[in-house]
Amino acid sequence: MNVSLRQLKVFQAVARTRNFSRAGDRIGLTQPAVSRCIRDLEEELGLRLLDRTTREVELTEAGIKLSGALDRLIDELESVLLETRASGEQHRGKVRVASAPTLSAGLMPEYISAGALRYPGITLMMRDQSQKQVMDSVRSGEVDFGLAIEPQQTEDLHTHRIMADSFSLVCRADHPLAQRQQVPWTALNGEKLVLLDYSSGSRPLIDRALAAKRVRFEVVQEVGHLSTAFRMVEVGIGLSVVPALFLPLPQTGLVSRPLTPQVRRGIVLVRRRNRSLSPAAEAVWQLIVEMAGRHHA
Amino acid sequence: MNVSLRQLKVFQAVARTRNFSRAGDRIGLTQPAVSRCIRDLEEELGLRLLDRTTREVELTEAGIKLSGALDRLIDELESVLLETRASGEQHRGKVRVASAPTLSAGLMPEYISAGALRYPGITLMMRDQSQKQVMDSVRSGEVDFGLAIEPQQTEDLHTHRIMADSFSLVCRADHPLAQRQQVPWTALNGEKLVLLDYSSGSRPLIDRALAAKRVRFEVVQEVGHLSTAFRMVEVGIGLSVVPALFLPLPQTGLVSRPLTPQVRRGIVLVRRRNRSLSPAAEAVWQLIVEMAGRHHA
DNA sequence: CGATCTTACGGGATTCGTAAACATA
DNA sequence: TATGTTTACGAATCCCGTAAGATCG
Repeated sequence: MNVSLRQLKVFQAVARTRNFSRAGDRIGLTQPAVSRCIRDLEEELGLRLLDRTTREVELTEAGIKLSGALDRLIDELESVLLETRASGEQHRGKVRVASAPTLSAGLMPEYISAGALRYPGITLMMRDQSQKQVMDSVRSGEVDFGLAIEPQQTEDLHTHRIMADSFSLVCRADHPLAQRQQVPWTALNGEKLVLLDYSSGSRPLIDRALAAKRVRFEVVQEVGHLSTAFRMVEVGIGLSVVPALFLPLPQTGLVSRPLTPQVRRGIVLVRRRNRSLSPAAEAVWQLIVEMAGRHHA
Repeated sequence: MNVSLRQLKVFQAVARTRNFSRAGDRIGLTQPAVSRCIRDLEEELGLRLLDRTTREVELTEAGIKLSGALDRLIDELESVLLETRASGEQHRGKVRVASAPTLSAGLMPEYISAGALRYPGITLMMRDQSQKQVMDSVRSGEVDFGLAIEPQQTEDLHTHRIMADSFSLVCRADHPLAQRQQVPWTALNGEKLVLLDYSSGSRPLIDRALAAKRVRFEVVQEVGHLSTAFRMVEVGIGLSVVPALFLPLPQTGLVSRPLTPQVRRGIVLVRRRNRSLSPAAEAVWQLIVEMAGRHHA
């Protein structure tokens, strides 16, 4: 059976107006086009739907039945299509974003508030997770996309760098290095360090930076949270290296000094390769890209 | 919005098979055609419905929603169309036929039984009415068509003559005219007649026949039913003129003799002008035409 | 490298609109 | 006669299939 939607719409228009010409006007066709359309439809169905003289158009029994059914079906179909289209145009729905610790506190808040402002229809749910968990959440599709530290191997994920962060030394104000405006990585030679553990995306970068400078150092503690590290620095266990994004320090008695030369910590949006985002998620993604670009251009 | 039914069907096929080529096979299109079809649909809706790599096809969020809704809607739409088409091909439903008295008894029974035999799906309802009522029932659309005596003026109705009947004289076996094999109309000169009243379609024909022959006669009774007339003839009130269709006489003591020259009483099927019949009614109409033609050819 | 989607392009079918013919009240 | 449908025909559009190109695993 090869009935087209247009044929049905034309028939519906004629059924409503009881007039070929006016039906044509309504749907933007000439009257002869309507005539042929109806004729073809009737031929396809093998029966007469309309009794027509030059003066009036009347529905046959079958026409009445069909028209009634079509009224509902076509309306329903159109509303489904409109809804689908609207879901692309209007930005609505839930968007789930996973983000790594530093970023959850350092970046996401402003993105969330900006998102709520720009897209009132979007509910932006953040999942504060470890770097690894962020990747897994993205992979499994539990979240629409993630915000994380640039990983070494992209694998099956697609990443988009939105900005770069650098690292700072954190030490007690009475530490000798606190005297300098900025501190070279080599100055950490022989120091005891309190660093983030490997669930963090930054840790590999710090390791690489120190290794590159041939810095000998001792990791005296590996912690999961920076605030823990700060307490340890405060009591004199060692020094710490933290992403600049985490500054300024809320604690007193500690100071931060930029480490030179800058080691850039890439911050990326991450999503599944070859998978498109929902329109709402795409909108939020774009918003973040845009804000990050403006902020750290 | 200009989405075609085919586009939706193609999308549905792809959603089911998760594969452009197999979807194409299923609906008789080549794979590139499917590709363009999907592309156009996505463009029309302004969003992506399928995430496709060269290895796999996956539905997007919007695609899942649309596919679900379409499953039901398209199935429903197709079944409506199939049903409509079937109502034309298979003969089903109720057919209402009004028929004038003589014909209700003389013709309709065999039509009804033949109809039931040929079209088991059709319920044929007969309405036994007076000639005038038959016309009115047809006009108002209360019945699909009627079986009646050919009227003088066709007016807004369309008639189709299926056979012609003649008239016979009915008298007591001891009446002088009973001696003849056939009786000329002129032999009725001076006789007392018991005739059908003007609710009958035959009465005007009888009047005309008698008037044409300049026959002087006296209508002593006008009755609504022929059986009443027969009773009157039986008791000697007068003679009667009846359609040959009503013969043979169930009563004893009465004889019938053809009146010559034959006055043809047209028997017609009658329907509304410029209105088509339902397929079932059309089938019954055709069956009657066919049977009448065979019978009285 | 193989399977699969996309793009390019020529041909054919569909369908539109204009104009004329036809029918009914 | 006026209104409104059908038919005829030329033209534009749409859409399909073949073939070549691109991409992912």
